[in-house]
Amino acid sequence: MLASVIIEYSVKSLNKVFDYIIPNDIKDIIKVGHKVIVPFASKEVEGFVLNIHNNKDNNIEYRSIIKVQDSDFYLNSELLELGKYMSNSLLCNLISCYQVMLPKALKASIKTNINKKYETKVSLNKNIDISKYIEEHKRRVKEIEIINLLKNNEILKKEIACESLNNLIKNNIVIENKYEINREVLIETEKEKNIKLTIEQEEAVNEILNSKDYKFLLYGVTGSGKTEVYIELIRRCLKENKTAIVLVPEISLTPQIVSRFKSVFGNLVAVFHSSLSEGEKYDEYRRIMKGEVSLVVGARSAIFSPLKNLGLIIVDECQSQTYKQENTPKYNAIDIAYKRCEYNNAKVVLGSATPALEEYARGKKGVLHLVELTKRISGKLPNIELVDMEIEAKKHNYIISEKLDTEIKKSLSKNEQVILLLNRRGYSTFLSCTNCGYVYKCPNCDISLIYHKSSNTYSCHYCGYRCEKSNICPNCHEEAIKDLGLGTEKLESLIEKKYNTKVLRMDADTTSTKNAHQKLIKEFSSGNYNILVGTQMISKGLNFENVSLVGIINPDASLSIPNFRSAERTYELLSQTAGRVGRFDLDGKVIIQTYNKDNYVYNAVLKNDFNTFFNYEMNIRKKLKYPPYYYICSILITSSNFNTSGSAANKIKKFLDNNLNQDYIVIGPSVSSIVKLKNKYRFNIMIKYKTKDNLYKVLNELNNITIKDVNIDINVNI
DNA sequence: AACGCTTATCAC
DNA sequence: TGATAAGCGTTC
Repeated sequence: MLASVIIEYSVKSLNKVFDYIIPNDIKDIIKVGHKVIVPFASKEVEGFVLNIHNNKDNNIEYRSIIKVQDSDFYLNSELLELGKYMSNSLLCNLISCYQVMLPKALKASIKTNINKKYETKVSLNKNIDISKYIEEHKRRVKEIEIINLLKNNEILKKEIACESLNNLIKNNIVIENKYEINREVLIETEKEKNIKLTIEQEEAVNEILNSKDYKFLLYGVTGSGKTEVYIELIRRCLKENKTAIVLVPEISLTPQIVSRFKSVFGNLVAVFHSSLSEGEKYDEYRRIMKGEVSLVVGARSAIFSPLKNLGLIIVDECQSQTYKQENTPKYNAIDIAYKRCEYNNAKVVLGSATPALEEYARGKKGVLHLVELTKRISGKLPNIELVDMEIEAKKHNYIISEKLDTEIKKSLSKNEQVILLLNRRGYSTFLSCTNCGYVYKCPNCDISLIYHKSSNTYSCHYCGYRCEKSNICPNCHEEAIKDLGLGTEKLESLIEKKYNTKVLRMDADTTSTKNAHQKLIKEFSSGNYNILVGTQMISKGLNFENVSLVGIINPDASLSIPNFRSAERTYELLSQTAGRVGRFDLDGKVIIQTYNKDNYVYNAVLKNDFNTFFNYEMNIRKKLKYPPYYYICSILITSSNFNTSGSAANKIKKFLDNNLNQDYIVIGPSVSSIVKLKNKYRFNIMIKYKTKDNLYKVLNELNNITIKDVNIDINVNI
């Protein structure tokens, strides 16, 4: 018998199976999906068994499988199939698809060493006549004490560890028993109040359950109570003995929603937290494999949870970019959700207050079954105002407008809380010499360095480069470097001075340590601080009862990012942030400061009018042939030499033009918006397409082309 | 990816 | 001429 094995290395030339002889001693154990160790060239490597067969090729000298790593663990047939689907649709190596499904401890890699955790208990050896021993050693009081203690008990070894115990073990009177245990994962839960669904929520639940469709878009304004709908759907799903997955954008950003699931479903929930240790993830995964778990809550990769009898997948905040993985395999968890639901005959519910344009368009078209929640539980919508910063600038108010200033003071005087959004971390946004105009750039990237006051360094947000602060210009050697532009650090200190109050800052810099996120949220909700300054991470999921004002400092920056989705992302950011206010009894106010007060994005946010925004933006997308009217594939060409990269890009463009017909629109090559990143020069080619039949054939051919010193990275359906 | 094997390159 | 670097092909 032979086993076809795909091995751990993710390289083009090894994107195939190698056959191995199954030795007799594991013939009865081994099955498809197992992780095995095999000899490969002069090394031992790990891989997964994809097939067991009898087709011997006499030209090949087969070697034998060394061992099955863990007979309890295997990729089930659904995941095996899913991996093949991913590999085909994402144009990537098969092994990388299997690896991405698994916690580190279970990935195929001979190097990983994350083990099961055990505890040792001790008990009396029942096969030995103990009375004889007691008779012979009457004077060993301590030992007899232990024997008595163990008479009807098994006890944790560490609780009674001592020399006497060791002696008993040595004499085979007491035996040790090892038990596999789970590392305990603690999640704070609040007592769940008995929730009663509103009529609207009840109707949404019924519509989803009673429909024959399987893909749903639950479109509910912020604060309309989507979570209650999720919980009810899950409850009903579990009642039928099925299991469910809930995807959230990032666990650390949504601790509240996670704790609610945990408090309702208790031990049936496994949570995949980014701050779990690899050992803890391993244990949670094994709990799922053993069938101890009915509900998995987690970020993107939780979509691969090996739940049996899957009945429901919920994707919360489905517009979130975090559902698309940025590195290979560049899968979209929503696509995987669809696939898994087809396989399991289950339902997918995408939930959002601000769905991605494509998703909403599919909802309207009926590709997704659209279910709406239109009423806010509190019955209130935030009162949103635009402030024209051009006028303010004339009054020399560059950061805080008069209007925002009065409102902040008003809120503070009533002892209510304020949230200020500035989507830029650090102190300054760029560093420039006031003498010669030189701008500090990262040595590895074509990006301005950013001053961080807390660490007193200049740092690059793209490659992580850091250097010490220096006021001397490297160009003209004058002491004239000035930090310009506004980041959260600078805003924090400005606000602190201006209002003479404590300010809490929440951005990637203050939340890098374990659980820092939750600590900050706690700090703010306990009322120790009046003002919270933060980046987009404060825009989602936070529920603070006492917040009456949200100020959005510089949304224009987000709007001017060179990406066809920047308008929609800005709309989302603003309306989500605005939704932080007025969730409870307080009336809320939202102030948006802009230099583009006539922009359609702001005006739609102002009126809370997603539909107007949607129609306007769809029109633009149609004219410019962007999604959802066309799919987009982007090809990134990188090399450490600018010209090599550019000429490779031209070659690829020619290849595409020669092989794709006129239905495919090939744009570029053009220099990427960040020309140089991590010392690589970047060019882009974009393909707009409606059908993928011929495209995939051509892209697969492109995938087999190698150009020296050049990396070609294909990203389908971005 | 990692290894062994062959071939190119360079100072002497 | 040898010693090292670079290129190439193989892995069940």
